[in-house]
Amino acid sequence: MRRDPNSRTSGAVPRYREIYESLRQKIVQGQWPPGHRLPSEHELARSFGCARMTIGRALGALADQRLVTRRRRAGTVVNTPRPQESVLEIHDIEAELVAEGVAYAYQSLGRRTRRANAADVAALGIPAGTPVLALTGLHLAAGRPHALEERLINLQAVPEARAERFAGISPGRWLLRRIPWTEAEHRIAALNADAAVARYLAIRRGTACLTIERNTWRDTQRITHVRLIYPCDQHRLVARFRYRPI
Amino acid sequence: MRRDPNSRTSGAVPRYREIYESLRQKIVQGQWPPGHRLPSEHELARSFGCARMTIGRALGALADQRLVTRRRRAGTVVNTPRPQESVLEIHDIEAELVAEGVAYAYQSLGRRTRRANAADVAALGIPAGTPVLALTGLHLAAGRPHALEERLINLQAVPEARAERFAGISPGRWLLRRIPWTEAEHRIAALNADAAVARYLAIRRGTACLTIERNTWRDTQRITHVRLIYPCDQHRLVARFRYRPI
DNA sequence: AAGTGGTCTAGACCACAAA
DNA sequence: TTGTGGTCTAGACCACTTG
Repeated sequence: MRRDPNSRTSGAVPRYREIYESLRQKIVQGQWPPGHRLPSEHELARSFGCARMTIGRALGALADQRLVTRRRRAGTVVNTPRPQESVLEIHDIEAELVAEGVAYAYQSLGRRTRRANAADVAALGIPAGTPVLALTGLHLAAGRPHALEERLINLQAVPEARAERFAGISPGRWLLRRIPWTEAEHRIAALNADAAVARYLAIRRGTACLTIERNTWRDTQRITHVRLIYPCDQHRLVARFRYRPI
Repeated sequence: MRRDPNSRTSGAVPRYREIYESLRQKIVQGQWPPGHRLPSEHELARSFGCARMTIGRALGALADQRLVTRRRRAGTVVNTPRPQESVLEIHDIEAELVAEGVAYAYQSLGRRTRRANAADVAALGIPAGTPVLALTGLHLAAGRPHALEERLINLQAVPEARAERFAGISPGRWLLRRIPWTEAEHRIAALNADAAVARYLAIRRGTACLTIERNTWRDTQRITHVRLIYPCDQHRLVARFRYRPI
C-alpha cells in the first residue's frame, strides 16, 4: 500500500483532508443521518486504500467539529445537529478603529486608588481590601465619543499600574502589552443611558446602549474588570460560526 | 526507542499531551518569550525520547491554540499574545429556558408567504422574487414575554416549511431538527423598543433591548434570517474565551 | 542547498465499553 | 469476550522557504 507520489500534484490537499471532506459530505447532505454508525477505521482504511492512521486523522477532524462522536467499541456515530456556537472576536477598541481608518484618542475622566469595596469585590472577584485602581475614560473616534469605559485593575496582580498615568494610551492597550492573559469572559447586555452616561457619550438620556463587560485572568489570578458602554447606533458585534481549522 | 508499556499507568494522560503541557508551560510562563524559536521536531524527539510524530502532534496542538506559528524551514516560533477571541454559544431559546427549569411556549403572531421584497433581499441575501415565508412570534417564559422573533425562511431551500403551521413548536427548533446548517453569523446590537415591540414584550416604550440577528447557511445556500429582541433586564450573553480542546 | 515541518505507512499494544 | 478507537513507533518522501 505504498503511496504513489504522483497521485498528488504539488500543493494538492492532503489525503486525510480529502477523506475528511468525503465523509463530511455524506453527513451534511443527509446520506448518513444522525445516529448512523460509520464504518470502522480498519474498514475505511481498506476502502480508501490508506493507512489506518490517515483515517484516524480524518475522523478526528470530524469529531473536533462535533459532526461525529467517537467511542471505543461503540464506533463513530453521526451527531444530531450541534448547538449554535460562534466565535466572537472582541478587539482592542483602538485597533478596531484604526483598522477602519478612524482617528482614535483616549481621554481619562477619573483615576482613583482604593482598597476594594463591596462593588469592587463583586465585579473583580477579589478579597475585600485588596488594593485596586479604578479608572474611568472615554474612547473617542474622530473626535467624538465612541465608548465609555469603567475599569478596575487588581493592583496586587499588576503593581506597576499604580504609577502609570495612562496619558495617551488606553488602559486596555497598556495592559494588553504587559500582561499575557490566559482567560477572558465577556458579558453582553443592553441598558438605557442614565444621565451621567448620556452626558459623557453626548447622547439623549434613555438611549439604548450595548454594554460589554470583560473579566480577565492570568491563570487563576484576576487581572482586570472592564465595562464598555457603546451607544446603540455606533456599535454592533459580529460573531461567526466557523469550523475549527483542521 | 520502543515504548515502555509500564511508563504509563492506566488512564494516564497520553505522551503527546504531557509534551504539549511541558512546552506550553515554557511559553505562558515567559521562559520562551514571543519570537523565540523552539527546537526542531527532530531535536525535541531526541530530548523527549519519542518518535517525531508524537512531537508533531504536541506542536500541532500549540499551533491550533495560536501559541506558536509553524513554517517549514523557518521552524516553530512563539506568537505574540493573541487577539481577544471568545466562544459565544447561542442556544435555541427553548433549550435555554428548559435548562433553567422555566416553562416555555411559542406563540405565533403572524405568518405570510410572499416573493422576496427589497427588505427580504437585504436581510436574507437572496434574489428578489424568491419565495419566502415571513414569521413573527413570541417566546414565552413562565407565561410572560421573553423574546420577540421576526424570521424569514427561504422557501427555495426549505420547501416543506410552506405547509408547516408551527403550532406548538418554534420555527427555530423546527428548522434545527430538519436542516443541518453548516454556517451561521450573529450580529448583536442594542435598540430602544418602539411602540409595537413594547406592546408585544409588555415593556415600556424606549426600554433598551438586546437584539440578536442570525443568518444561517447550508453550504452556500441561505436558509433563514432571524431577529430576536430581548428586553434588557431579561437577557445577557456570555462568551468565554477558551482553549480549543486538544 | 539544506533544514524545517507536513504527511504518510505498516505495523503494534492497549484501554475501554458493548455484547 | 471482542471489536473499537487511542496512541505510539521508526522509518520515509516531499514541499516549502530561508540563507
